[in-house]
Amino acid sequence: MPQPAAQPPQQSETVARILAAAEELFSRRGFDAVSMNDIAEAAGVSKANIFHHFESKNALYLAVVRNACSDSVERLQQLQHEDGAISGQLADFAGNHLKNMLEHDQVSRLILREIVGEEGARRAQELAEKVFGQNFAMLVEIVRTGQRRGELRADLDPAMVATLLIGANVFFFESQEVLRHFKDVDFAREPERYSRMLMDILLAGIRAPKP
Amino acid sequence: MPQPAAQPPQQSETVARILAAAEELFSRRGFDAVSMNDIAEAAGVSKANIFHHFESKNALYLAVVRNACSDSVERLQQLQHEDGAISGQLADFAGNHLKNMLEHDQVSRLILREIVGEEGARRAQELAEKVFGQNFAMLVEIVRTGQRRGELRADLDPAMVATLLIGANVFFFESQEVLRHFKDVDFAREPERYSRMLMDILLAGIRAPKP
DNA sequence: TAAGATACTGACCGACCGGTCGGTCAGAAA
DNA sequence: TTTCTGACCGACCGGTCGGTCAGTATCTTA
Repeated sequence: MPQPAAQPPQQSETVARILAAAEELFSRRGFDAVSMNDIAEAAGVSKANIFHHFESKNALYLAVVRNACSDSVERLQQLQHEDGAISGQLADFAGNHLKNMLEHDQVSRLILREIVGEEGARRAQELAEKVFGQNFAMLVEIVRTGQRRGELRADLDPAMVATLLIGANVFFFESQEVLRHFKDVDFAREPERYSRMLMDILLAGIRAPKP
Repeated sequence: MPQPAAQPPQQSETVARILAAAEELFSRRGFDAVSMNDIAEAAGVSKANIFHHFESKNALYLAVVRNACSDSVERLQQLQHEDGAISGQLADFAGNHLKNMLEHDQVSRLILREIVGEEGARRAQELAEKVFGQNFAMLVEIVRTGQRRGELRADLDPAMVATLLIGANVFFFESQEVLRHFKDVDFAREPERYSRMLMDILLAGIRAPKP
């Protein structure tokens, strides 16, 4: 029986159901607002059974985040290619980063919650920071390459450019619903347009001036 | 007895102490993670006394947010002036917006939590959205003026520019601690420098090209 | 088929939650 | 002095929380 050979060993169907239910609930309502009873009911198992498979509520949460993280980076890494103008690569990265967030919004919310979230809640921060950090480092590298090639302004801090780009995406993702209420904003439901406008401004700001 | 005549009527010292304690705890740990007992202890009153002054935990939270909101917009409105180049006005706004957030980080976190926060938690959203929206509208107006004056590119959506600027600030504010861990980032503790670099890129991206 | 591991359950625990209750007490009004 | 009021308190309510446990069903293996 040939398996994709991904996850650590394997997952019983029950465990998978628990993880799925927990992921859904945690990312929609947060850690505190979800009880083990909720998860048990949603997964169709007894609460005690969850404690049979996971040491504690914290451990379950950690497993959920770990599960979610594993996919996240891969998706973006696949999209990397060395050829083509840097501006195109940046636009690709930005567009896909935002698209990924929106498509997997539950997972994104979950990871974001860890990174941005409460002060006292250091549950899976390290884990989430790693994912986040990998994306960030990848982006910084693209910018550096662009600077070496003379396509981008050399006087900029590449980490600043990366922060700006990722920040713009994250902010859009997390305040989508609020932006919708603002009369001046008409792009809140059009992420592709947002991405295009973002890159329009950003590229104009970081492109090396013509000699 | 001449009073500053600000706040609704006035506040007994006890109520003020409760509000202060609640604000501190709510903004540091969030709504769910704070119990009325915590607040009572921090304020040095009995829990029952809190319920004497506030109808419910929700009502207390609402009062805290209302209290926090009232100052927030004023601070930025005072900084507006009609004269001077738009680029300077934008830089001022951005710099002060970030500085305000950082200086009043508890209040900021509280309001941000309402705007960005959990899905099920619509406690004081309207209230917070109003504050947020006012800042946003103010900024859009500045950008529009710049476009009319020909200082800024006319082909840009002013709301997009505002989103980018506020988003950059919000993202910096909320991920400060994470950014600190990234080896490529050396500006996480220097908001002024961040603001300068931000405006450097942004202005280059939105300034009207010379004729 | 017997034995033993593993998956799973319902009943249950102490802690703590938001909120209420009966009552005390200082001071203003009469 | 008496009456009334509102701030304030300790004790307590029903309910939910994360977590435990004794026991049953199911599967594996010899």
